Amino acid sequence: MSTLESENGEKNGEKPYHHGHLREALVEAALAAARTDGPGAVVLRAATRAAGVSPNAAYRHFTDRDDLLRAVAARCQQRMAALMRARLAGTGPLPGPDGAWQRLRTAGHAYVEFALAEPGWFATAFAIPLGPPAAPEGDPGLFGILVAVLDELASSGAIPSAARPGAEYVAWSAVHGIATLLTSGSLRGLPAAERDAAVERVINAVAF
Amino acid sequence: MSTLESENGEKNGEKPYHHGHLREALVEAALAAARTDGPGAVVLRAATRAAGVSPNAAYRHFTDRDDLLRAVAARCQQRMAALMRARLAGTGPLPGPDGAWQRLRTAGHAYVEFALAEPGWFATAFAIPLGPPAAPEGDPGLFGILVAVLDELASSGAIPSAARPGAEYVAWSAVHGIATLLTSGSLRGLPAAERDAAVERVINAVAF
DNA sequence: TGTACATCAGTGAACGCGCGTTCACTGATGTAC
DNA sequence: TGTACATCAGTGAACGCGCGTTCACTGATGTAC
Repeated sequence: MSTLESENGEKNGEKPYHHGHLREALVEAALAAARTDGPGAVVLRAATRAAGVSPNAAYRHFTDRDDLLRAVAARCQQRMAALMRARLAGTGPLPGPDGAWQRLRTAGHAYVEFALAEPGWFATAFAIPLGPPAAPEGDPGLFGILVAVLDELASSGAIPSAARPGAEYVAWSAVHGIATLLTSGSLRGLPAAERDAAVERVINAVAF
Repeated sequence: MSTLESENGEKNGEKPYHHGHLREALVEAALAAARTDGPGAVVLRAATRAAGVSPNAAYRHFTDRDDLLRAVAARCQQRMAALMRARLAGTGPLPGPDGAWQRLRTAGHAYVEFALAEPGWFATAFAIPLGPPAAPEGDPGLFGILVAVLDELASSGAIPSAARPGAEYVAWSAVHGIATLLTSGSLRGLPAAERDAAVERVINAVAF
């Protein structure tokens, strides 16, 4: 961060002439709004206000509102993927079928954990279609993580290889479904104990 | 419908003095908007415009915009439940465990069928929290249908009764997840063949 | 080392739009006597 | 059977708001010579 700032001419904490990181500042501001109020709170004028800049300055960096929303949604997906990677890294490399199953469950729990902890970001992550990449190189996105875990499930013999094709849909639907129902669907407001039991039940039921 | 109209003084197709069914007309107008453009298209002024009435006339029937949205969401859920009941009725009463499984699959397919056929209504159905009933008496709502099918699954011995508690979460998450991903999530726009295969795969994977 | 100039990233003001909601009102309905 | 009156369901005009987006512009930056 400080490296980036100096690259753009900022010195001694002085406000740079041309702001320096306006694009980034706008995305951050919109991200903060989306965090509490969801994708509808991604508003061009509000973001420029937060960045201390005139409304149309945004058009130097985004073609229109949707362009900003896409940038914010991509960030939300990246944060989600980062949490999943962190949780997976935290489980250690238990090998074999048992390890593969455990990693699938861990990934699923992390997916729902993110949705419950950051419902605004979760909703925003899927609020607008993103192009294929959605994640920087070598930084597996949401889908990449899921694919890797399922591949391991098959290669370790935890599931027959015939069951591998299409397994993404089964696993993803389960966690996305419970996460959506709990954060913005009919299960919103379920007491924490029941909620956690429901999540556990859903994840345990994932099979192929 | 014609009975209702005559109850309210409409005769010979003449426009009644006080409109007669304004509440209903507003809900219908908003429903039409939501059908194509989702819950955000439920707009008080637009509904009154469509009904040929002044904007504030709406306040005779709804306390505010959310009140209208709730009415529209309830209707969307009712339509969904109606499709599920129709599809269940269409499968005939094959008895025993096999029949119970078949009915669960039928209900799941109907849920996703509705979402794919009417994505605007599907999104609207869950766009705002509804109070407990959500469906007229004796007219089982979405959740009631699911509960009944799962009860049958247990009572017929298709699943051990120990597996019954919480089964709602498993089944509902699966169909809600795939429906959401396909209509407004990352799987939006999946080619029809792949899409149908994914739905099949998800529904087949539902187990307890 | 200095200067001219193209480029870039902002500003300031305004546009048209549509929204939810409130105010004071009027016209039609239905009921009590 | 007729009339007075309370009630109900609308009207018309206006409010304040905030949005996305466009226009013509200016001030700062960096590069060629």
